[in-house]
Amino acid sequence: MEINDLPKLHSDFSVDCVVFGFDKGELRILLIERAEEPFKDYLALPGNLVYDNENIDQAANRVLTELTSLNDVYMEQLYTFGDVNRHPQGRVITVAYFSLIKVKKHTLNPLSTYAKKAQWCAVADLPPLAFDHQLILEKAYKRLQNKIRYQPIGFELLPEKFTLSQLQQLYEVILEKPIDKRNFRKKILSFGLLIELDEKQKNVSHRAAKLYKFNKTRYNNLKKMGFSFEL
Amino acid sequence: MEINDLPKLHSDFSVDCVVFGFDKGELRILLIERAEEPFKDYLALPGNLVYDNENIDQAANRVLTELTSLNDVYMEQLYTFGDVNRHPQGRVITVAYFSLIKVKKHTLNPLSTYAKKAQWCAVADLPPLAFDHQLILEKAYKRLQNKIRYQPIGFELLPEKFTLSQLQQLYEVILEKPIDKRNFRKKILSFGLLIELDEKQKNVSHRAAKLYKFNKTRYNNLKKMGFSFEL
DNA sequence: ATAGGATATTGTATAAATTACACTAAGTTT
DNA sequence: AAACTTAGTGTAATTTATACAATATCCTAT
Repeated sequence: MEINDLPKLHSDFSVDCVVFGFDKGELRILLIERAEEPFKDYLALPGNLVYDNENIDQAANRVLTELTSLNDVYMEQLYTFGDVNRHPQGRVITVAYFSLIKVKKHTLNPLSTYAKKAQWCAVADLPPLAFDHQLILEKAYKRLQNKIRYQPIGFELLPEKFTLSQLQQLYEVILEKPIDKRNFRKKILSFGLLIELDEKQKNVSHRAAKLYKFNKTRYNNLKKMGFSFEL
Repeated sequence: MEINDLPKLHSDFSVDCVVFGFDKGELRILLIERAEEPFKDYLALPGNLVYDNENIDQAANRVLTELTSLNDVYMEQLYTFGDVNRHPQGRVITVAYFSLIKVKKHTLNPLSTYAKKAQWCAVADLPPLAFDHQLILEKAYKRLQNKIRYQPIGFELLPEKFTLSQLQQLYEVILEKPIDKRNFRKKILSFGLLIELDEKQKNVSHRAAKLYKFNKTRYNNLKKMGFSFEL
């Protein structure tokens, strides 16, 4: 595809996506390795310019679709970063998005023009990132830590069917503190938002735990009636 | 000043400010009346284009300074609105800011090129606004309603010295619900963030109430140590 | 088959926070 | 001095949060 085939660009206006996933007991984000200067070989948030004829949300969704096989993903706008010197080659204002996905449900698509490859990286142990992406990530992580306490968004990071221990571990990792098991279960079940399935974990080398599903419909109904989730 | 004397503009990139104030028992916002098309004679949020050589936050501060005699104002970025059709004359992406000011401390500056006049309007009773400013205001109002419950930002809307009844009324107006007087006082005083002054209200035709000041220094210290304000 | 290992599951007592609620005090106006 | 207006105050009942440990189930290894 030639450059002239592409839609006209706003040359100074972009989106970047902070895509969180939860896998192997760790909180991870999706990063690409840059193939070009500036910040060649650095890890960076996936991002792209915003086309003249698309909304910003659409641009962010496009970036995500290019990387993964998108499938009803949680996404919200995070913050806009526009400091004069945030990009070494001129002014680029970027709107950062915050996204939560179920790692297992998505396969990473290979290659794109500007990036070598996309990979899941543990948030706890990251190298320096390109541009001001460290700053963007920090903002996103704080948002996640706050939001998970008063909105049931943790489920977006887990498989459809999960155990209470998995859910608890997710909260512990994100909030970076241990939680009492009995109190956690009591509390989370008290909302009546979990459906207990007639099914158990498989292939574990110990007692298998019951599986649960998040009752999204019920949550949406309760929300309309002023219900508030608060862990 | 000639147009050519102005710094170079990003023609498609602006800021808009939602400036809240509290006066005569009502929550108000600062609006300007547009002097030009589009939306001539409509009320609109104060805003302006972002210069090439200034950060977005600076642009927002500039807009506010042009309107009021700025004086340590609370301001934070709210959200970025960039739908393709939000501006009838072409694509304009705007970063909205959210600001709280003490009405009494600020005098409104007269006139600017594009606006007839700035005025405080009660949020509860507004005419249709220009562009998508209604949407922006709604987002800002929700932010205020949420944030006032877990951050002591209400004080930004009151005079330095205030009574507990004034504070309570502020919360009642913003949260749109009545609050029990005794419980409110117990709770708000329990944080230890209010300094009781040796002074009372003046010129009221009934028993004068004690005046209080918000102890910002103490709040900042406590915050560092993990204290959380929550009403 | 059985013992040992791993995680799942469950309840209670105590402390803390929230809620509901009504009268007296102080100053002003008539 | 009576009437009006807002300020200021405490307690009991309920709800919610916290701290804490033993048994159940299933798998693995011997």
